[in-house]
Amino acid sequence: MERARRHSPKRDAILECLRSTHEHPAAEWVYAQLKPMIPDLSLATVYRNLAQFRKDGTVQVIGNVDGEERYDADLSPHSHFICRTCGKVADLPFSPVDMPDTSGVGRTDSCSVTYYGCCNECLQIC
Amino acid sequence: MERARRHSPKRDAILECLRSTHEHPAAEWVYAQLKPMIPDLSLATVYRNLAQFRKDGTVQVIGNVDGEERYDADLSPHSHFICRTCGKVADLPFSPVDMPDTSGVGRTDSCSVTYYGCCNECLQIC
DNA sequence: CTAAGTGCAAAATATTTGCACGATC
DNA sequence: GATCGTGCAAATATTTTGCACTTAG
Repeated sequence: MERARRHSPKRDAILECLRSTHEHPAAEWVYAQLKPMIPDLSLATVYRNLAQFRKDGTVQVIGNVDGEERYDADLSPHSHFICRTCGKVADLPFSPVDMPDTSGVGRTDSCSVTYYGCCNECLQIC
Repeated sequence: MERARRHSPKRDAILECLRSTHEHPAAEWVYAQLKPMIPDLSLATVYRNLAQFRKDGTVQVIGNVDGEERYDADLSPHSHFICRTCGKVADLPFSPVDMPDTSGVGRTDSCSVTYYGCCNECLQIC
């Protein structure tokens, strides 16, 4: 019951935007990046496509930073560092974790390791 | 420059509510729990106090599940399991992770390990 | 008395959705 | 030409805030 996915330049642009950045951006950031090149792009289209990418696993969601969902098209195993001050998300090499026995609560399909702190730029300012 | 913290029955009730549950609840849940006992409680008060607890480290935030911030008054080191289907958050024993060298990106002050999957209740239904 | 706490309603934010139209296959 | 994709605006949903009033110390 797989719905046909049609070709759409805007969808391609949104995915390409995510794949070519290390910003781990929010929907609004993607929109702001593409809007100058695609003047008739709508923010709703960005949201709709991000939701679809998320659903079929094309991109992953890092989490909600300062009220905004942040996306990552890099699906290789790695961890993230999130700056509590400015909200920047940076990649870190994968941190291996022992998968605990989760049979008591449910079936685990993924695991995320996230480090929080203050990034070097913010350390200089504060 | 520590601001004086006055005593308030409502604040106590909110914290006590968080400390006496394993629900890892959202603001709305805390409000719904307390409202019958404290009829003149306002949702804004719950939000205000949760924000304050969060700021002074009295409680931690697990993350945003289905658009709602989830809180945990258990500050001991442990991990969480989040059900993608129903949003339930369960405790797991602490998973030790090697702290990677984060000097390239910033100074890390905490680390969270979260497992995602489908809880046993939802597995039975789906 | 002074500053903090609160209710209420309005505001601010982020995201989703209904609908009509345009694009793709 | 049937269905998917999109713009636009309106609707949701969550969280924050301004203001007047109350309360603790």
